Amino acid sequence: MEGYNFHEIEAKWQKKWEDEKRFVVKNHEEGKQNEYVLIEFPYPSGKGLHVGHLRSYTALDAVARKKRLEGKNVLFPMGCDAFGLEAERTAIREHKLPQEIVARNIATFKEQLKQIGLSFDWSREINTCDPSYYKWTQWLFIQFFKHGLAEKRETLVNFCKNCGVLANEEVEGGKCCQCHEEVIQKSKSQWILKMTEYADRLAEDLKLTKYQQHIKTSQINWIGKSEGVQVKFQIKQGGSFEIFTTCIETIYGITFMVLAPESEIVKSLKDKIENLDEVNEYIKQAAKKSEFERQELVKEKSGCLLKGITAINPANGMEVPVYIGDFVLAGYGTGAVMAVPAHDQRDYDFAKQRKIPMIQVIEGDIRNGALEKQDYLGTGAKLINSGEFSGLTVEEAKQKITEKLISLGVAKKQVNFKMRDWVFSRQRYWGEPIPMIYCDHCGWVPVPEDQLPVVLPNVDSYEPTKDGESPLSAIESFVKTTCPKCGAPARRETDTMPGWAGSSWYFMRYCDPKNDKEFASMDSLRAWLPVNIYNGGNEHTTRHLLYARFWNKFFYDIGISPVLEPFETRISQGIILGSNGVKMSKSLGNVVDPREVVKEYGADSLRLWESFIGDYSEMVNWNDNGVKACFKFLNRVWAMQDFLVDGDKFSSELSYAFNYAIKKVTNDINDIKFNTAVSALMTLCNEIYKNRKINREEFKTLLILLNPFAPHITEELWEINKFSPEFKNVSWPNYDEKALVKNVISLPVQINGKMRGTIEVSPSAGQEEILNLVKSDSVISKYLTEPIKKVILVPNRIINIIC
RNA sequence: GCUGGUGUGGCGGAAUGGUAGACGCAAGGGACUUAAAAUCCCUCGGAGGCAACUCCGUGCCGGUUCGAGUCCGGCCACCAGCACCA
Repeated sequence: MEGYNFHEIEAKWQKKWEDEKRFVVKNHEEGKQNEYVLIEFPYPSGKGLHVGHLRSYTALDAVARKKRLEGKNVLFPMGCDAFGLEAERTAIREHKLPQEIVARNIATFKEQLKQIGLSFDWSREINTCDPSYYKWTQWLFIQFFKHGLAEKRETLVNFCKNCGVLANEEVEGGKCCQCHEEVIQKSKSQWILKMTEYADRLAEDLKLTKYQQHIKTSQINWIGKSEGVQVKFQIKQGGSFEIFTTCIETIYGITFMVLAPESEIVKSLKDKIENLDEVNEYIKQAAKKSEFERQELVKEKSGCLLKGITAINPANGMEVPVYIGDFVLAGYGTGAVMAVPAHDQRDYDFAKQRKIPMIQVIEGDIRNGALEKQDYLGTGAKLINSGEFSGLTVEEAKQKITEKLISLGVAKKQVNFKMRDWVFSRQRYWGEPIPMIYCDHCGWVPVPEDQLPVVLPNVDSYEPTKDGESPLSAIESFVKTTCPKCGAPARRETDTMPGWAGSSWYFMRYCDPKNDKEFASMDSLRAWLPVNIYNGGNEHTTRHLLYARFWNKFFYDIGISPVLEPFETRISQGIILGSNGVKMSKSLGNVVDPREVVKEYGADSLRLWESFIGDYSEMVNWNDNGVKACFKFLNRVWAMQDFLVDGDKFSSELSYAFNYAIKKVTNDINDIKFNTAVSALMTLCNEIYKNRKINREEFKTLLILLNPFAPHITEELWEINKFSPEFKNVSWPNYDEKALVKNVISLPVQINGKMRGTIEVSPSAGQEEILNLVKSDSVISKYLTEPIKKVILVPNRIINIIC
């Protein structure tokens, strides 16, 4: 027997799979059920992949390979999300064009992936920055526009001096999530997608999916639905404004109101405010503050009284002062709040600071702080100091007060969402141009479909501009055009789309990647959607998942997607840290390059260790010795050929071990428990070594079970031992439940709940028989005392004797 | 602060409420070898004991149960996400 020469074997099989197009899949395959296995496509960064990145690829490759062996027609595609800031920033740093950087990175990425023998269908590869792809991203944007879900709106936006305008979702702790620069607020006319119109359904339809509960919860929290009442307050000096509250029962406790400094209401009150200079100064300061600073001041809530302005509480006619304060957000609710210091801690702090009186309206103790809704809801607490509503429970009052205000015509029930509309414009070069044209006569007009894509022009200078305008705006030849409607001279939109655009629908394009008539045909989408198993990073379980679900839901509404929810299940991998427990990074010198590992131990050993390293969803530390251990294991499998004997069914010696392994590996792969699947294979291998003998049928079974994790060595062993049929035609083994029943089991015995030993017994033995065996066991019996009060026998598991 | 998650040997980790530590790493001992590597065998949670064996042990404190790593209540620590959401 020759040694295990993984270099030769792996190169041979990778070439063979590619030559015979083993993993290229058709949308329809006679007699086969379709299965869609998807991994988030990456942005291929210039640093190349490290072993941590491969975890999800090797894991889902195992899933895909197993499903193929089970006779499924499996779509397992891969592509690149190449638009976005990272490519642009690398390009700027290296003084190259993003186009060049991306092409170079993709080549490295593919080379690395191909070395480990992943079974992607590369014929369906896509790339979001390819015009043949973003043509359809643009087309889809136009559908949003045509259905009134995209519009240009003046909004306060997060502005980063390096990266331009950011979506709320891209601001992390008041800083830019890309470059960590402080984010400031700026007013700008932006394209937005009205995602809030789908907020309710995005939360509601989670019940159609099988996501893990924590993923559903994080989506629901992000959407942040709250039901309440919107109430109109008259300003004594003229005018009015509206507030939103979820605690209408506390309306008699209002002692002041607070408006967001940026709100329109404040502007409209300008000529009535007596301390206008002071107010203007406050507004100026607030605008300069980043969200981060605002939050830093959490203990010291800032605000400024609007002198000469009072609001009238519609419930009791009481006049209260009005403040502006930057803890009130213009972007949420109506940008104005009613303040009830007795029942809201934030208002309580604000009132204490400024010696504003409090009115307690719900019974309880407010000496040490506000009695908030979480304190009184559901406790049966009653209202006080609330006019005709005093004496009602909170729950009754909520309803009665709402009814009264509605009948007075000053209120309506309202549902608010924390989730905001999606700011979809970027003043950046490296993105899909937004396919819109502005005409002085016709307003915004979409680029006609037959003129798509609006190609991103090649330019010499694409750096972000200092004033925050798109670099494209400086290119006259791009900007100047004519109106598609009236033919008059017109100007193109120069903003581009955010990085999230192309990734919001890529999983649909895989179904029909070459289609130049449609973004994807309904037939192909019906064939594959919903994605059966979708794997991605934890960091994407809110944003990306929500965006993709939103796009799909809209597509469903306009009849271009066949499903309400695009992803059936969602799983995410834990990251692999360096061996020192810190995130792998070049500067820390703890990066492990898969190419080095492959060179030393081979792709199969690497793949096996990626699966065995630990629980898939947990964070783990890399350990070089693990690869060595897996290499050792594969060598043991290879050397097993020495034990090979004839035989076309499981031998009595190994029947139990094999049936158990089949069951365990099958279930564990289904349950995303790759580490225990591999350990079951190792256990099986140990059993075979103890037996010193393995027949052909048994060896074949072992190879099939191991194949999803170590595809090269298993196909090679299959071939050199001339097993039949050809490996590509074999099917996943079934186990025999009957073979898992043992004649004699070792039954644990507890006396008074303490483990005292085991007895050998038939699984069908009754209580009497077992008790007699226990009594005759010299070790266990000495713990027994008469009388026996109670016996708990769990057949096949345990007996507990109470005496 | 809120939400979610996690806490088990020297390490990575196993355990449908039923023998805690599967599988593997590291370590120690042995066999083979001139030697090393590779391979194979043995030991390997802690304390005590010559031994048979005994007691303790899954972050901490309680509870439910014949029986708790697992369920419940209350803490502590760490990780991640969110950030004044009215």
